[in-house]
Amino acid sequence: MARHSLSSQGHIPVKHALNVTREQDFAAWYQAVISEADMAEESGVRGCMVIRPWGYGIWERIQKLLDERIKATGHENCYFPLFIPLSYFEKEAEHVDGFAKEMAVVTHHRLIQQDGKLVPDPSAKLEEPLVVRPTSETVIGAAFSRWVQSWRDLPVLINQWANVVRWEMRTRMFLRTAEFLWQEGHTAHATVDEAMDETLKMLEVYRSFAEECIALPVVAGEKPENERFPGAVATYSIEAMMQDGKALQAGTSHFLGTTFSQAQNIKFQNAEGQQELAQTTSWGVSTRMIGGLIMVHGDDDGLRVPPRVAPWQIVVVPMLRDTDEDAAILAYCSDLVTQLNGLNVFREPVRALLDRRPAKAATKRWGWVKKGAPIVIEVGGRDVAGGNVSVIRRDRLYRPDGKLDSAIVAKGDFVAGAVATLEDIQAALFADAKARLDGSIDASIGDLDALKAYFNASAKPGWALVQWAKPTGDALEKVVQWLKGEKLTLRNVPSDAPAADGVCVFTGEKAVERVLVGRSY
RNA sequence: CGGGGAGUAGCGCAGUCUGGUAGCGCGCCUGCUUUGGGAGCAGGAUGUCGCAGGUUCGAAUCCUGUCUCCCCGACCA
Repeated sequence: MARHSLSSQGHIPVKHALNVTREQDFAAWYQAVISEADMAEESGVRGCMVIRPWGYGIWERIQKLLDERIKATGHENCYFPLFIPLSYFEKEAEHVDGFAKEMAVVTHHRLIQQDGKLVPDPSAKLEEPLVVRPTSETVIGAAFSRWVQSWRDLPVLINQWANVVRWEMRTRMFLRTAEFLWQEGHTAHATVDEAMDETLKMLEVYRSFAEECIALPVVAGEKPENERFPGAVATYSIEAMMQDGKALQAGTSHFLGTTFSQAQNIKFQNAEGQQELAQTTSWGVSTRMIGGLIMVHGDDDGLRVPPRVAPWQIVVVPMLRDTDEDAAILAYCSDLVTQLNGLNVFREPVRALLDRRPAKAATKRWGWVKKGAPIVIEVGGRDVAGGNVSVIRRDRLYRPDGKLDSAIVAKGDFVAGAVATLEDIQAALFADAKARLDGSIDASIGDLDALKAYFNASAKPGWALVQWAKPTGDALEKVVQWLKGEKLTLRNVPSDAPAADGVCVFTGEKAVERVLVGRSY
């Protein structure tokens, strides 16, 4: 199998590390990145993946940075059980409707041997089946009902990092897996205003986290009625645009009103002595974010990880030759890594690694390129002699002539500039993605024919921001069905969109707001 | 869950129609020669042919069931 693919950059052929390009087959490219970057692999269990160290390392970075922000906004972490009694779901009809078809259920607690096979023991059937949590509103709501008695107990602001299971019909690594990792925040408040403030505050935490840490530009806004979380009064999302123009919902924040406090009896006595239902919220970000990172920042040489979430920001590859010179090269590299790890970037210590593995330098270099380490340093005998290092920036891999751009820099100069370089890479990845997003939203479409034409004009059409009358119920269903025929969905109503000043693209009525339309994952 | 495709060495595949004791490329291991950009030569190791039954003297191959993956659809906080 060819190790390199050829594609053209201008008319100069460039060798690439992956054997499929984004242009050739985006879906195959996505899987190639995951596999070649050692991020994750199939597990043998339907829809479930093994997350390998490089993929999990990125998740740990996401956890750390997001967790800081969740705590900085007054939330505390806790942990609830994986299993939820079936009866908890029966209390909220809309919620169970939304999840019933995709729940994993535990019915027995013992196995027995039967004809040489292990089977569930019929005598060990559970009195009440347990559902493997698809989300924890119900079990956390039950706890809230115990914790909340008085208005003085509010607000309750908690979060948990957990795994959840949804038996999806069709799964894709990181984007939609049967089991996935996430954080789910759950809060209870005395008033609607407070709960709405919370919902929007966390939406903003997600927006700033995605943009600042993952360099993932997003559009924050409210989801239309048909896209709401089961049981929610209002659902908000951040939507990211992948390189194929499709939308990915990268985080959601829900105002749940009293749906769950009614079902779970979360009541408090207010200052006037009357019983009141609490107003609750929930919000989550999952490992899907990593899928978004891949599809926004990846290129034909693999992943490009923004420095803030890169497990290793700078990887030093010594060029060893099994000679006496090796010891000096390793000592030189070791000193370099020590110096780098003493620096701070983004208010954290720099994460630099000396790759001592007994493999060829070229193999290691391409391995790190495919993993997307932001900076790869190579050090050979000549560098040591001259006091230099060879620097590869992952965001600028090739020179205009198509050759790998490996710059020879004095070691001291590299160390002195390392922090600025990492900051620059972070900013460059964001700027690229932001320009692509902003340049791929057409806000000028005024009728259905034009909308249809826009999405049929190109293989990667991006999104359309259209004016609409915000229909509800059957009228909305009609719109949704028409969009479905075009393989389109309503994404959200961007919070920062200009006010409507025209007519609804779907109904011709006076428009009340602007909504994003696009294909989605 | 419906339609289509596929599971054979770590990876990618041939062999299956026509049953006869498993092969190719890459990778891997060893040695030698190389060495500033994914090296060359030589030698070598690695398989209950997805799993479970069945037919047969004999099954990767035929039959039945089942699991998993990929594509399209339906579904999808």
